[in-house]
Amino acid sequence: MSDGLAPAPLYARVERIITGRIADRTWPPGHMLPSETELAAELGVSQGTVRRALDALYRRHVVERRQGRGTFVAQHTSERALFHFFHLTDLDGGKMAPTSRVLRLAREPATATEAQRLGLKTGAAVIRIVRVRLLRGESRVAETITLPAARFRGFHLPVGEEMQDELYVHYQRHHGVSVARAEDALAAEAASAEAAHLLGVTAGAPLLRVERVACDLSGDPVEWRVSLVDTAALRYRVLLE
Amino acid sequence: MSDGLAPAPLYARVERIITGRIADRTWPPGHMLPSETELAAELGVSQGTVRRALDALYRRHVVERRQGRGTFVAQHTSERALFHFFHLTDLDGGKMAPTSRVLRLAREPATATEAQRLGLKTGAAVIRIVRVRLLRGESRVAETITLPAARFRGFHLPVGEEMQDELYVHYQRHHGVSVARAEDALAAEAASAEAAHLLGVTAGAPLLRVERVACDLSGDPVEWRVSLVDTAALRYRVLLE
DNA sequence: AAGTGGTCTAGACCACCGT
DNA sequence: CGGTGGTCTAGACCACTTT
Repeated sequence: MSDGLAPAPLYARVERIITGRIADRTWPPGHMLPSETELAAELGVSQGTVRRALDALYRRHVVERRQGRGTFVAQHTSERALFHFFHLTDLDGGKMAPTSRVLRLAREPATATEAQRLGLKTGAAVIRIVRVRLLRGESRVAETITLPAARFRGFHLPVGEEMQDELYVHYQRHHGVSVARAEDALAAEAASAEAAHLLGVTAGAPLLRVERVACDLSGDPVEWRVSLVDTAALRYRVLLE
Repeated sequence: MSDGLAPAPLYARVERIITGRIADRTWPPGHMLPSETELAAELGVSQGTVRRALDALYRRHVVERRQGRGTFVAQHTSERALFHFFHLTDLDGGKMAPTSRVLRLAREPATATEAQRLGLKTGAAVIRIVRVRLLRGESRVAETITLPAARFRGFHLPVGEEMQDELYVHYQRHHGVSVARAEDALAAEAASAEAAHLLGVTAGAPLLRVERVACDLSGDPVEWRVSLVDTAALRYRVLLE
């Protein structure tokens, strides 16, 4: 519980302790946490203080709580990934579940940009994935994804075939990597020849470019992706409040 | 405190009561609320329950709380508007305060689209504003804003001159309209001749199109805007968590 | 019936702000 | 100093889930 500087409130320290145990997989995804009473006794604080910390983690989607059952480390499900990390809808705001087709998957040295975004040294090994995502059966998104190879040993995906699009579930299940936070940076750009070919649009057509850095619970970057979206029939939606 | 259906938790009812008094301007922006103790006594609940409601309102930016001073109805400041409702940054994520120049301001009948977005009848009177927003002195955003005239009587802005860009502050100060929530829908599109002219790009250049509906505390739409952004040197940033 | 989270209360004590 | 919000505790009672 050493803190270096200012003495943080108790509930904040409790929150960090619990977060730490989740991040280091003492309590892996899906695991049931000790009850509020047990945690309070173990940490030497009142139940109310533990509750306050757990409520904060619940609001951040780090744990799930169900009355009568217990508190569980949040697991990525397709629904959760879709809801929190997929912001494309049809023109009326209707949700759609995408599928995807991997075109290329290789282990290669990182470019300067990739290394910078992922906090690696240039030339460090990365997994690079090129894929197309389909919405209502149509190719709408061309995507390049870069992963630090050190955290994704033995990474593989079926290449060439259409599959359910559950990459974050895959990261968690097969590599113990839970995406907790991401930042998207959006711009408009003209379609390159390749992008145009992949998406079935004319070269030079306006595309939405989405660059994302995704981080785990500890705040370390674990994924860098560039998505090119044909927004003829799609919208990227953002709620501000 | 009548509730029609299920008996909501006390703290939720307290939250709604307080929200109501803010929405109907019993407590206008900047006003100091009664202390937790007073509210608890008035509403016949414990201080802890009032606190829980106020904490929720604080997280939603509806009130501001300062230790030793009191709880105040949130006021739109340029900083808050910039932080919550302005998502454009430079390429490195650096924040910038925009200025703006109004090109046209008129009271006109609503188009079908405008009426639909604002929950009005087609042909209802709206204020329509066309303006350009400048970042670091360069025209980067061309914007059309539509307001329901009924809620913005006597609306005026200086036309033609460069000014501080504080529209939401203006709505609140001069028309008692507080924007509490907004939804943006983004797409890429090719620049029209007018947009190209306003932004100093070539016609057909890719622009980021941002459509926004902004709502007040009661959830009623109060503004509809379409922004066309030259993203050559800008990014629209979104934090997901 | 036993165990879990969810709500609500009452009260102590601290930190901060204004006068 | 008195008043405000911020933290922390202790305990009662309820609603839900599982055995």
